Amino acid sequence: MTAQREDKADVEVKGTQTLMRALDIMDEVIDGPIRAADLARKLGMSKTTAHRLAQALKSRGYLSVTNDGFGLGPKLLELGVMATQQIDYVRVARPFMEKLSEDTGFCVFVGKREGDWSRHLDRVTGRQRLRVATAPGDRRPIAETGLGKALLLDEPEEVWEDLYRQASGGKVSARAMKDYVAQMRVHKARGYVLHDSELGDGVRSIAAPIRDARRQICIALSIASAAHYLTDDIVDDLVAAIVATAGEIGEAVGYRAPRG
Amino acid sequence: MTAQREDKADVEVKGTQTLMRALDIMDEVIDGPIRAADLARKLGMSKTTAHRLAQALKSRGYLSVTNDGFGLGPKLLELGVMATQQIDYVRVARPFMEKLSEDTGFCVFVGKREGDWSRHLDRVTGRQRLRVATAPGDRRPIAETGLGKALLLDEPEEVWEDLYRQASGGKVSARAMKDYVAQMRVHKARGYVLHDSELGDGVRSIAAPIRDARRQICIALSIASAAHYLTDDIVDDLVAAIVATAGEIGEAVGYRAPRG
DNA sequence: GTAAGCGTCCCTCTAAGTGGGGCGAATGAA
DNA sequence: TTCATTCGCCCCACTTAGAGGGACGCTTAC
Repeated sequence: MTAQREDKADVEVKGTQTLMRALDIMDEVIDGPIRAADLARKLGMSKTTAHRLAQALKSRGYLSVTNDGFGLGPKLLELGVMATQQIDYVRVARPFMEKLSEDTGFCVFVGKREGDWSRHLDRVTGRQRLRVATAPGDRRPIAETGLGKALLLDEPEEVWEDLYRQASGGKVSARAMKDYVAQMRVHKARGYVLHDSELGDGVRSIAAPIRDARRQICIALSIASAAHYLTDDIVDDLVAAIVATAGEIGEAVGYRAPRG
Repeated sequence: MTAQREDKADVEVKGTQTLMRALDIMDEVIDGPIRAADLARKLGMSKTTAHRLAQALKSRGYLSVTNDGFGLGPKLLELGVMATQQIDYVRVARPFMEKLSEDTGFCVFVGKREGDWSRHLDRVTGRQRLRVATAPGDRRPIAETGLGKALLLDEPEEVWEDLYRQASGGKVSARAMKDYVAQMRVHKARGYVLHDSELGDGVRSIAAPIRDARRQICIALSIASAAHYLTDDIVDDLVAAIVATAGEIGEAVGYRAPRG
């Protein structure tokens, strides 16, 4: 338990100056075409070096030459598609989940939508003695859990109604339905879900959707705990932490906020 | 024996061994997760080097660690999305078009679909004195040109019918419609279009669709010339050349053939 | 006209990067 | 269990990869 252990991969790898500089160039070009001379200035390298690295990247298809300097290259299209197919979002999310659990002490979940169900895919248990029993692999009606609701935020209201009716066993009073939809509207506007279990088990959860490169909700993140722990006075801080973490995971899987 | 100069960007850039080796690693990982030791063996570098480079790529998000070794990393999702937005397919296609024109002597076009129209976007003039007048920027009813037909190959037959009717001014005999759809079916099965202009100007064209990373037809490639040049005895060779070039461009913009 | 900016090339020198070697931890066979 | 193999990871001495100064030709702006 060394306190100075780096939990991330932030540990600078020695002996890769050339590679790192080349990747720095990629990071500049991602914002739009840029000239070799500007690259040299921005990154603090000689223009010879910037030129050589950019040419090398171009020769491999990572960059292309446009009228405005170097731009992203076709190889990235190929890599992007393959990455979409191969990358496991849950694996990407795990380190973020661990940090969130470490920071808050709560149990953190991720899950995805499976038709009318929400499937819990991974969990990082927190430091509390009282634990929510939901385990990876568990499936619950999607309209019934905080995680599930977060996965539904982009759906039209009719879908909310259908799934709520379904989760409730078919018959719902007009009043209950109206309340449910109104609540969902609030969740959608806020961008996160605050959910008190209707099963009377005193479980409360906070959930936020994670968006992928297409800005679609692909998975959702949540913390769940006994309402006894998850008290009103700390909810605001937790919401902020969860929304922030969900945003970070989104960025890690390619989400870019509108307008850049 | 360097008989000819390299006309492509194949010119080895000197002074980038580290970068090139790192990109070699990316090329291995693209086929699926691979262990550091296997990378060293496959690429003929010491395991130290393979390990260091892979770690460096991981620290930048280009690779991630899975149970089966190194896999593609989340950074590629981000780069892939940005590349999709920024890359101009026509620019990617140009060098291939130039080579095709050089090899065949014919005039080569690319174009994309704009609703019910096909827009010619770029052209490489061939060596022939008689030139098809179509210029970049020209717009034609999509069902009426070889290029346009190639862009429609993935559409359902009802769309073919609608657009053919539209291009013909609204009224078409049942016989003509049937022939048109039958022809389109043949084109679709073959994967390319052989088109004789119905305007009586003696223009013949061969066109093939180019598919992007999502396997959707994004642009199309064609050669067009006077039927006097584009004779039956050379059509087969030209078709092969065009289909091959269209495939190469597709790969350059991220298309991967099904099944890998 | 001049000047400033660009991309490209060559050459020298040094420190970046290579690879040999070693260590501990898994994994699997005996 | 023990032993053998192979993995990831680390250290360090040698050398060559690559950084950067400088020059040249070209284009654009003034």
